[in-house]
Amino acid sequence: MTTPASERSEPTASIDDALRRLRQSGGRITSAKQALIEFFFTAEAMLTAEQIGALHPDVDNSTIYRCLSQFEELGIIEHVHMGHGAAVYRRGGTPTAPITCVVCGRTEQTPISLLLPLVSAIEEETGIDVDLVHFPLSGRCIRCRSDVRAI
Amino acid sequence: MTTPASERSEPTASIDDALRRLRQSGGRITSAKQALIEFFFTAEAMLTAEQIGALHPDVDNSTIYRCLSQFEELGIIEHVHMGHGAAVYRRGGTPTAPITCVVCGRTEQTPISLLLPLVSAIEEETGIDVDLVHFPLSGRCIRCRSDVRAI
DNA sequence: TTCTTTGCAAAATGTTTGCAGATAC
DNA sequence: GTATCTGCAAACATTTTGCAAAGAA
Repeated sequence: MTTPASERSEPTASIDDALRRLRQSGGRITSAKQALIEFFFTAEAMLTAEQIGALHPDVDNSTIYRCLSQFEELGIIEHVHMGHGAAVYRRGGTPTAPITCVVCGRTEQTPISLLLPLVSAIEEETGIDVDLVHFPLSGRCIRCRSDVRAI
Repeated sequence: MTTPASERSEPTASIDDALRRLRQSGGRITSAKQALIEFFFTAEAMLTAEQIGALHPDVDNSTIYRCLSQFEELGIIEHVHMGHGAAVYRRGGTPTAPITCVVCGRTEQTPISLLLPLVSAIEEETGIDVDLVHFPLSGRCIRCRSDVRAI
């Protein structure tokens, strides 16, 4: 369901491109899918399936999940496990890795290019090509580090 | 519930040490807690709450969860979110960070000291002191990278 | 005796699935 | 016409919670 940065699938360049990919795989273009794809091409933030569902009240949540997983198989979108709680979704192939503060929840989108040296170093030391998108880094931001309160 | 590597609580050195910490916090020593603490001082692998519960059939799962969270507040244990699925638990203050292959599930325990330069680099770039224990790195190991099959 | 802990059952959360009818092509 | 898709309801997995009885100090 996810692939290391080094071999992510090509991002879909446009709504039509995504719909084309969907059609080519044997999928049908329904109004739900159309709406969801449009959503991903205009969304500013990464949202959970439930949040996306709330924006599309005429579409059942099970349909939301089924569409999302279909889109994901086609590389149109990808999901990110941010800390505890539900996964969030965004367009596939986005060249940034989220880094989150577990205390305040603030998320930095860090260019993957910036993190590649770290990824290489980890790979050399452990043999594992880490995927910083699917399971992103998290910790405490400067602001929250001075806070004493527990997480 | 978790703290960056730079300020993790002192690990408990022995079963008695852990029980002492428990008592000092106002907790009572019950047979369930005794058994669980003993478990953590002899366990070789990190297990989920459910797996730990299966090893203690006389203890209800809700009690398992309550004990685990009490132990965690005292720094006796810590939990790790390994990929999808349930969290796994281990003794607190362990000086290694797990790195997991999402394909085969194999986990390397990497010395935190080895990862500190990376943590520093990320902190310099993002201002976030990443916690590689609570939300560990994951990716694909060499063996699985040659595999074509999807995750 | 007092406060903590336990078991049980139920709820909460996030996600998946079976099925019968609706829809795209 | 046929395969895909949908809504609904129900299951599922993990974790949390309310409550009354049991146990530790």
